[in-house]
Amino acid sequence: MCNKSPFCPCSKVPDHVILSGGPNNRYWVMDVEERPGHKTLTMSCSKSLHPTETCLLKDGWEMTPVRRGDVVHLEGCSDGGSWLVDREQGFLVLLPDSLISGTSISSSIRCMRRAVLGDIFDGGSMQMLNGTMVHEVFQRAATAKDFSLEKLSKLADEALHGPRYLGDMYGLGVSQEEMKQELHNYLPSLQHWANDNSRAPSSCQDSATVVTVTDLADIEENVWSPRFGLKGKIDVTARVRIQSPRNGGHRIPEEKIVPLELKTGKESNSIEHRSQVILYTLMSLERYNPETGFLLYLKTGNLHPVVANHMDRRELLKLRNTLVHHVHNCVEQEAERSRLTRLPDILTNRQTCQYCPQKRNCALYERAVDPSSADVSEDVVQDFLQQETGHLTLPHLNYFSHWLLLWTLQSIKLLKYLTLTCVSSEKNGSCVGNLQLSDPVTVQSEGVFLHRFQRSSVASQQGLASGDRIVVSDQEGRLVGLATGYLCEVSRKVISCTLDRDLSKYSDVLFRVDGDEGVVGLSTHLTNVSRLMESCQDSDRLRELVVDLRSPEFISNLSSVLPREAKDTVANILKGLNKPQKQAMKKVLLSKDYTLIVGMPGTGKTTTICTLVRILHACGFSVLLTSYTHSAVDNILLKLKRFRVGFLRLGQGQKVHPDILPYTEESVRKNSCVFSSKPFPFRYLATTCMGIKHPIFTHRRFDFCIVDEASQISQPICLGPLFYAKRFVLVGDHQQLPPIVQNQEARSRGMDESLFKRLELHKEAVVQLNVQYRMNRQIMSLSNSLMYDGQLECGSERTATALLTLPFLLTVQSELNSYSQMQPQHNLSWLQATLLPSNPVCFLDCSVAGCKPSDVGVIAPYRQQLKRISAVLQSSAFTGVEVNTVDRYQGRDKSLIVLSFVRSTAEEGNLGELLKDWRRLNVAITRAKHKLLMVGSATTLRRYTPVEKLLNHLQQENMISLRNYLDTPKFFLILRQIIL
DNA sequence: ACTAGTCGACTAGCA
Repeated sequence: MCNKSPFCPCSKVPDHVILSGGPNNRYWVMDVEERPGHKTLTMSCSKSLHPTETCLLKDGWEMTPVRRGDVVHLEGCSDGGSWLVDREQGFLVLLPDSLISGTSISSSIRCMRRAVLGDIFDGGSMQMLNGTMVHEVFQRAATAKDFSLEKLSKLADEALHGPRYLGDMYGLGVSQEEMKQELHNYLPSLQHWANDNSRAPSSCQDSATVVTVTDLADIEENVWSPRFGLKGKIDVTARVRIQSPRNGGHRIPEEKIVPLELKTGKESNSIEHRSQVILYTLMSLERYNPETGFLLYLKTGNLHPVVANHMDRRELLKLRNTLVHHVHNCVEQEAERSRLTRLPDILTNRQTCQYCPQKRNCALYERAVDPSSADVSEDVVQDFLQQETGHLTLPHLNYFSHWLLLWTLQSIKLLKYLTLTCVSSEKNGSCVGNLQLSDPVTVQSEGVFLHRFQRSSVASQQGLASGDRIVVSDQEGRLVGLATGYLCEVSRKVISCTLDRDLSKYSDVLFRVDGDEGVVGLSTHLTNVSRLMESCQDSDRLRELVVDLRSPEFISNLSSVLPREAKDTVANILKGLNKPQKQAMKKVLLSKDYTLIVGMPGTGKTTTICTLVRILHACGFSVLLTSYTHSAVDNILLKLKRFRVGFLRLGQGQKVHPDILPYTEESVRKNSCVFSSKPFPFRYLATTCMGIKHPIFTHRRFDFCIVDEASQISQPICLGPLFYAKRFVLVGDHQQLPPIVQNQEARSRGMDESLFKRLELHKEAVVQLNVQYRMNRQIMSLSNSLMYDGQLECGSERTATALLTLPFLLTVQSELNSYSQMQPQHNLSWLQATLLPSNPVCFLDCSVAGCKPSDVGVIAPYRQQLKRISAVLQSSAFTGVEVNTVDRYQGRDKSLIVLSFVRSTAEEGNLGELLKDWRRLNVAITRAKHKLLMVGSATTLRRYTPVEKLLNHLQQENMISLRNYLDTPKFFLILRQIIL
């Protein structure tokens, strides 16, 4: 019986799942049979699901939450296709391609719920800075092989003054001097340990084993183990000599490579610490097969050996399986609707929970996701829930669970699958294999190593491009995740990239490079929603506005906000603005909570924002300027930098516009020490919405926060910067594109509602910029009839009447005439009509000559179509013609736009979602300043309501029939011939 | 039924 569920064994194994037998086996679970005390899996390691094998789980393994449709990895041995995993032998690794970090697993020993929450929300406190810095000093001393006090103290100073931790210290409110004292406490014991380690005895009291560290093989080695589904970074990989009296009478020392885990805290030798080491030995099994790992407590310099037996590994892998199960099954179906699942139970151990960084999320989840359980829970739990969430109302809790569910739905597809065989993924194009290091590795800057690889086999095509994030592994899959970095250059023979580690010691290894899609920073966004629920002044206020939709308030008189001395300056600045723009400025100044500025197409949003910042500057207000994308932020800054408004741009240098680079943190710091001088000198800060993770924000508050393109940002992300300002201004246009949401259910349940749209119901907070300087009258009228109900106006007669200038029009027309006479079978009258500048809107029912290519833009809704069009336009005459999607054209314009609608389907064909969106169509038709050519099949397009409305608005003379030139690439071929 | 952009990762520590 097939219920069409993805877990149904008769449904197909999804394409992205890779199955295999052998040592790196991957089995697809087809059936799970449960009996008291044991569980039997029916499974197959072949995509055809034939032949099948079985696996018997017992002695506790039967509790593994494995289901039909899961992928599992098996360790141990099978007897003719039947596996046994029990107390003594075998391991089962559930969903092995989901790599779980060693620290997550060891933290789940005490509280599984916390470990799962840690996967959803950012946790952690800033109190860990000291630990991180001591680690850094140790690791750098080890790299330099110099543990003298002098060296250590120099390294400590470098860490204290280097850019990496300054921000953190600033955030913690710790001075460099305080931090220095803290750090220096550790230096003598580091030195002591290094001098002494030749005779550092193991602390195993029952044996006289002596362990000597002879050399450090690696520092911060990154290990991904798809065999055990583990990942981690090993502090130190050390060569040790182990002298054990049990090796008979001769004490032949044993040479081993082992992981060393450094601890700066108490010498607890706790189960958590030991578990971490056991997991590290397990994940490095394939690298150097260690049996033992070590804990090194830096405070005392003591070294504790941790020997892992089968039982320890077994129990830790069981924990891992439970954890991975919860992480993967966070959503369940109930009557065709998804909902969040229950988490592992609350611990309610007062001592443990008191310091838990997930305290609030733990309580929120319980109350918001499964409120019924709260009534029956014990008093301790009730008290805890009351304490953490007592200040919240039902709508608040609903808002939290709503966005938690939507984000989870959206992220389900993004689960990362590691592919083990290069061949299979090279087909998908996200991998290049058989690479050899061809040149010496060069150091570009600290921690950035430039590598060049030679490709031994020349692949026909690859999906990797320069700038992509990558992971480097060995070809066999033994050393997975050796380094990560960015691709610089890809050619048929050579690949160069910058990596976070120097791989020169692996000179004999054959490498592979995989594209790293990464798991997108889901946690940052949900942390914003969680933070909105916090009981504190900033969150309480924002929650009231965003969740309760309290009406925004305004003061009545400008004089109280406008300083007397600023009046003239402000009046001067205002001179350059039109009426609605002036109104917008006034509204913002009068606002006590927020203002929404609707910027219709071409109405000068950037100028308006730039002017707004200048006015706020003149009035002495501080401003945080953000948008979702780097380019949107820089767009405004490029305008703003002409005026004397000193701002700081936060963000990675690579992503920032070259002209804005002098304003970045890094450049500014070169001249002065920004963070040590308090108060923070910059009153104007610009960054992306995600940039608010920067430690500056732990202290800094602004008078205003401006968010550009706010109608394209999803609520959890848009909330981020708003925590840091007393008032905010959202700029956008909900009639243009909304946030993109892939998941159909998430979209239908409102995930594409931006904060801009949500708050728009408060009309008193809205100002509309409706005077536009982009489109001529005819083009504008399309959008007016489609979306704006006639509200959009031309800013000047010049704008309204501007036409395309085609200097060679006459020549081309006469050439066309003679061409038609010579080849009368080609009727080119359509082209003649299309070319006429006096015909600014043409729909070519399934030309353009002599104007500058950079004035021409080609737009299509689909990427695939763009690829084909670009291929046809591969001629020098077309270089400079920008071919792009509707989505990417938002916010910009061209003199002439050729818009291809692509679709031409038979009667019953599937329509697709993209063209059903009014807002996408609106953006597409409002990019052209002087002429808009649309190409498409009118018959097909009438099936899309928005396009139908557009077609109905077009006059007869706008419609030109292209009888013989039905498909678009062919149309462009003709276009090319004419232009050349 | 296919549109984009963001992001260092993992770990530090405590009870």
